[in-house]
Amino acid sequence: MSVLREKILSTASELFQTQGINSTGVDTIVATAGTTKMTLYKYFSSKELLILEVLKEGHQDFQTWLNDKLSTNTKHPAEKLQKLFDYIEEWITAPDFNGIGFIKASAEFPKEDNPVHKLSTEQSLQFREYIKQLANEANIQDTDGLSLQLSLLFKGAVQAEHMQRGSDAVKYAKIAAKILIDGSLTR
Amino acid sequence: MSVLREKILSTASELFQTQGINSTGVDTIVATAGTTKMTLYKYFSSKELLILEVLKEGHQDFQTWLNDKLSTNTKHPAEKLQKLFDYIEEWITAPDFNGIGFIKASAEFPKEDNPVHKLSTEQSLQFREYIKQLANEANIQDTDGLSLQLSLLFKGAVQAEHMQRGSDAVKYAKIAAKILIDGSLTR
DNA sequence: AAATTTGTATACCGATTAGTATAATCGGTG
DNA sequence: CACCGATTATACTAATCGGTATACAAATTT
Repeated sequence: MSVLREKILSTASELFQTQGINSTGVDTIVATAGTTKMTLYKYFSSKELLILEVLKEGHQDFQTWLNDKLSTNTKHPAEKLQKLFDYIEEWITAPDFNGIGFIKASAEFPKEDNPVHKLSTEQSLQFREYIKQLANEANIQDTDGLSLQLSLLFKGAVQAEHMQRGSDAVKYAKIAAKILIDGSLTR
Repeated sequence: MSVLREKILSTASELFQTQGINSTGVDTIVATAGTTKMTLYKYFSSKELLILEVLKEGHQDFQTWLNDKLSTNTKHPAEKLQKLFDYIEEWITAPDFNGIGFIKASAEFPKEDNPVHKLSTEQSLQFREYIKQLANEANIQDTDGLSLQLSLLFKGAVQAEHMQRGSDAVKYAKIAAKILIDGSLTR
């Protein structure tokens, strides 16, 4: 892959997070990335397509990182579920944390038929499905309910952290998650 | 108050929710409200000020409605906390539910020094403070923690409902809230 | 009846937007 | 050296943005 393409992607990702997607023009992106519009439109045929690519890359990075952490540091299924929010906290509180793309994107593109909104919804469901799979392997009964509740805590924590960096949101989300998980396990 | 001013406010509120704030031009607002730009700028000196007014009205409507519901239908402090998410569910699942302003606004205006972002953060903290007050009257020990956790569930539920109307998000948020509340009470 | 307020209609401004056209320039490779 | 793909630089378009200026119509007040 081209190094310029990657540079444009990472630059756009950071600008979208710090300035907003709609508020970030392609001129700003290319100027920050140190290239020109012609090059950008060579790799991405439109701004919407660039947004979609940024979302895809960001989501894949997060999912891959999380899955690697869980599969290398835990062995039992129940343990994975327990450590899920430990790694979520580690991801969110990292200094270079640049938000969760699909949460911001769905807010900026509220129309349900919009491609960006549709991808955001898809990624959100995909993440919940991932949690549900962990819950399933840990022999939880109501995997639908628990995975939804944990994804709510996750969304809320990301939202809170976005509003105010360095809040205790993730810490207390982790505590709440443990309570909900333990409640689903022992019953 | 002028009827036109109210009409502009309600129209803008609905458009901001369905189309996004940055994506909604003042021309669209006045055309939908059935008036002209001159009138809009007579009541609101700028679009940013209009956004702030929309946020203020929306937040006050929600807080007033919620507080009225709690103060008329419950008597004991602990009961209020228990019924909190029942009314939140009623509010969110209402057919004319048009989102929670400060959640969307903070996503569209990420810069911390932006007036819209600052008001959003303030309203979010205010809502959490309201929950904390309920928890305090109900003799909860860790009121900071519980109020934060409940506000996370609230934000997550609103976010989920926004992504997909008619999901079970609020229902399971309510269940999770009861578990967390009961856990804080009995300990 | 005159004056004042309130709102409409329309045209305009400068800035910014996404996207394109064209020509010049660069670092290799044959 | 000549060629070539990749990149840059710059200028441009058509549309949209927030906001303003001007003129006019209607209704209310004095």
